[in-house]
Amino acid sequence: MRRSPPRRSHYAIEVRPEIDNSRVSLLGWVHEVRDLGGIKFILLRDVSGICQVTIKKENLPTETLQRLEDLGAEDVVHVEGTVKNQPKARLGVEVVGEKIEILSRASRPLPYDVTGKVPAGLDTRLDYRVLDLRNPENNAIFKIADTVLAAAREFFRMNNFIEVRTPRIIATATEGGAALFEVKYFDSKAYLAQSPQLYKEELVTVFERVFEIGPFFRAEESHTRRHVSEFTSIDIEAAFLDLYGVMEILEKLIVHIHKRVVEERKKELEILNVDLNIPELPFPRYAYDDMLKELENYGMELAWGEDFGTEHLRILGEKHRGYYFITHFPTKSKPFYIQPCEDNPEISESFDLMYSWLELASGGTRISDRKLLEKRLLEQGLNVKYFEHHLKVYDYGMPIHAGWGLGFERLLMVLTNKNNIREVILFPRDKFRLVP
RNA sequence: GCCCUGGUAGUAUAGUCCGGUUAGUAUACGGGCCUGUCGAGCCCGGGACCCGGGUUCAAAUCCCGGCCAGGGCGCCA
Repeated sequence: MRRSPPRRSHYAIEVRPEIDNSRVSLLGWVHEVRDLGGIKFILLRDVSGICQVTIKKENLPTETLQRLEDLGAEDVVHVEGTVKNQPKARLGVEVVGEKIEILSRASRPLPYDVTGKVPAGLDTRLDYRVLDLRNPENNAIFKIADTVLAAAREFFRMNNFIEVRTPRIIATATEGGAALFEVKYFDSKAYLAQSPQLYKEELVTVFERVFEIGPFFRAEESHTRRHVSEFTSIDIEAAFLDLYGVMEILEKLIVHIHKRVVEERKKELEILNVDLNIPELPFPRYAYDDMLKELENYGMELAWGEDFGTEHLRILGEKHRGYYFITHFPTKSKPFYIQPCEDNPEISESFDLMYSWLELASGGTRISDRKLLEKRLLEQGLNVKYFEHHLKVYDYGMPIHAGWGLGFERLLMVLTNKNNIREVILFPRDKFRLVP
């Protein structure tokens, strides 16, 4: 028979002056121990936060004290004691320990300092990621991430979107361009999806408005702070809307997410030292052509039709702080499924959502005419044959539609003020990291 | 893939230019003292020069190659 686990009466954060003199039962990890000889202070950490447990020699039997002699960081403990208001404690309140049980011991020395007193490099931290995540600051990032995902789903449902799931294992490249990971698929070759693009377009003919939040894969040789091999995309596609309709949805989503994070993650924002403001609607919109002129004013020439390089975006980001859209990119710089403008097919009904110099989202009106789509496939040098299944759908009644894909982790970088995307991914994957 | 910079105890660093003491410090860890710590303090202890080759009387230090890391570019979200 296994002994039943001890019961928790309160979380660490609930140890507050209001419950002075209450008996509590706490479960958690030893964050720090400060042993003064006759008195010992334990910082007990659980998912909610940290509280102080005070152990007085005079209060406890020798046997218990002996077992506590080598109590160390990250040991799992069960503490029973009484809450006491205590002006001498920084938090104003502490738990005077009466019974302490060590449920699991951590090895020592630990490979990484969870309290953050000695800084560790990102590479070391990621090697011991589970320990790293116990640091309150790193922990806060992922509590905010949880709120972002919940807020996004809430927003989409309020706006009549249906959550869908499309395949991660695909037969051919959806967009050309980005490099794909090849996987063995029984006796043939398959690829990991880099985007839900074609599937979500097909699904608007059924559900009208769909969204998907999920991982996608790019086998790029990227070596930057904002690229990884596996990332999360928040994607939507909506029938009977054009680029302006989905831009409006996007900016409202961003505002909704900000509101929820500010409401629900005050403590985490404080820990991260982030002063998050709710952006004003609508976000500024600039055409590609206007941005070219702006760059010229800074003495940076860029041939019409070329996409912005990082140096261009950094210049634009200097001037445009916060969120803004760039619209109407040259058709040739965009994927085949983007709708060219009727009055000038050289430019497209496309947009990017930027935050300063960082690209957060990309979208636009999609082509809904099969003939035009086939023409664009050919122009981009793609083989129409591979898209037969997709093209058929256009014969069954394809409404005008538009959509976008938003880089979840990039948004999280903005919200948490982190400058390396690896900071905001639990277990990041890039060309140089496949474990843990 | 290309370019720049780096690799020293568990962690983070000094020393490297200009080759030569016992490779310094902080923190973590072990031992001791300590009844109000909250970056606790004080004393003691063990613990390191990425790998391979070369130059030299002598290499952490200089040279070459490799591997790894940080950043930038390209590509992209």
